[in-house]
Amino acid sequence: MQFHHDYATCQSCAQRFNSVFCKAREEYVDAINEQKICNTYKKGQILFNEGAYPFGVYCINEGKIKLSHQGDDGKEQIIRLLKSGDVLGYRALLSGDRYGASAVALEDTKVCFIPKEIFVTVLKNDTGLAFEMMKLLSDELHKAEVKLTHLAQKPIRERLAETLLFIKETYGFEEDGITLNVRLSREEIANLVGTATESTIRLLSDFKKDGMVELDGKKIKILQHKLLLQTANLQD
Amino acid sequence: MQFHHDYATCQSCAQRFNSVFCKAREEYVDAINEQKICNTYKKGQILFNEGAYPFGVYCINEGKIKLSHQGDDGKEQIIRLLKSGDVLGYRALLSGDRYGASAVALEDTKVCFIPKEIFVTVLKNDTGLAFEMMKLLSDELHKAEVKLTHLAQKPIRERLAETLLFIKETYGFEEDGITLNVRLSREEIANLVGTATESTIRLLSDFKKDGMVELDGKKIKILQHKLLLQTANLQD
DNA sequence: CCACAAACATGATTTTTATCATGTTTAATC
DNA sequence: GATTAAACATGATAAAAATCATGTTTGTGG
Repeated sequence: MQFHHDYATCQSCAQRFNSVFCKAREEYVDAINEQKICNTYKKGQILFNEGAYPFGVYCINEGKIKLSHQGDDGKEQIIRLLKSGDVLGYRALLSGDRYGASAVALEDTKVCFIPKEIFVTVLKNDTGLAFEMMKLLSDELHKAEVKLTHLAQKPIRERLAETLLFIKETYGFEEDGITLNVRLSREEIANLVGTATESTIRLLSDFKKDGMVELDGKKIKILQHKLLLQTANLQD
Repeated sequence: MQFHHDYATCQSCAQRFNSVFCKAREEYVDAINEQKICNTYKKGQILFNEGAYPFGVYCINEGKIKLSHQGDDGKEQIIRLLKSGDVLGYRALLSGDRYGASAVALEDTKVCFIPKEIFVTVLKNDTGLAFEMMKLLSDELHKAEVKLTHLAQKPIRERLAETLLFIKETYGFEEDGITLNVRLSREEIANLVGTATESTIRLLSDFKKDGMVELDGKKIKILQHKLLLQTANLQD
């Protein structure tokens, strides 16, 4: 366990209006603030494990987290990438279920834990939050269904291009405006695309040859955004 | 458009306690009952189309419906199978989005349409319903994420076995206790599995040779449930 | 009952993708 | 800064799956 310390208050949190709690009533934000437990996770540390029971939800103050599902043969499938302002752990809580996926920090990450009881109480009393929650769930469901279709119908080349664009959408670029603002291993990218690591490495090399990306270790620079969109068979 | 007629009332509906409305308060069930519009759809008829705007949700009184997503090349991907008591159309409504999928009747189906306004009003005022809704969304999200992982990691043979078991879970058997209680074309099964129609046909033949299933036109009989579970690489 | 289209079936072939094998580079640790 | 494991890279091969081709069956409307 880590040393507990607060990132100021929920009321003044930089992510307050950037999260699902954006429309929560002041009094409830106060209530959550009093019960929250702040924590820091180092890169690679686990927030929770698939199969464990949820005791609350986690709100990311700063950092990046991957949510991954374990396939029957133990192979990782990354199902979501999370960033500052994102909340995680709500799916299992609302289903009354165990966690369906594990959460691992992709870099040093500041997180606030909101205990189940207060979260549910606020959800019961604040219609605005409940609707935001339903919207969040609906959006995630939609994304999952679209991904499902692409996984079933698109070749790997297109899926990789799409994944690179998805990473860009999620984490954006560094100051230079072209380097993806996250470091993922080739294996992690493969587990996001749903393919073998070697295939991902090979195709990234192809993309480089085609001048679409530049590779520098784990740094990936997007050189030809339009061409990548085209390769993914998507319209902007 | 079809002739409008009521299937008795929501209060006395056979599906009332079998749906997401199971915990809705009596007064709200009354309110929904007054606004609902009942309808019958013939096999193959479309309830709504991907890309259209939602004006309410649909509640199935009796029948079967497929929800399918159109891939970029026009190929159908079936993302959900729905039965009596199931509600559809809520995802887009809660996202504030257009429909992400089309709904088509798999057989003659009786459906009640609940206009957006009354649905949202009830959802705002009935915490029990709101929580049931969140649970439904969470459960669907979980299913989608598991399916995603299997689609990415399992070979087609396992996915087909899994799909047959899924169909059985959803629609059950006919009176004989072994025939799947729905008629799907090979193409539809393929679009559920996420594969080519020919591959599905071939593997169904294999399953027949292995004595796992019996095929009689669109009738599929499950002969060896255990073996099918094993083929799907699942534990019961 | 016949005509005809759609669905089903199966073999042959090609394409896609995973796996295996083997180096090379990179990065972490002492 | 040498050691060593992990990650990256790439070629060769095998396996999986899609596509193409061609019949056959089934079901439907006249």
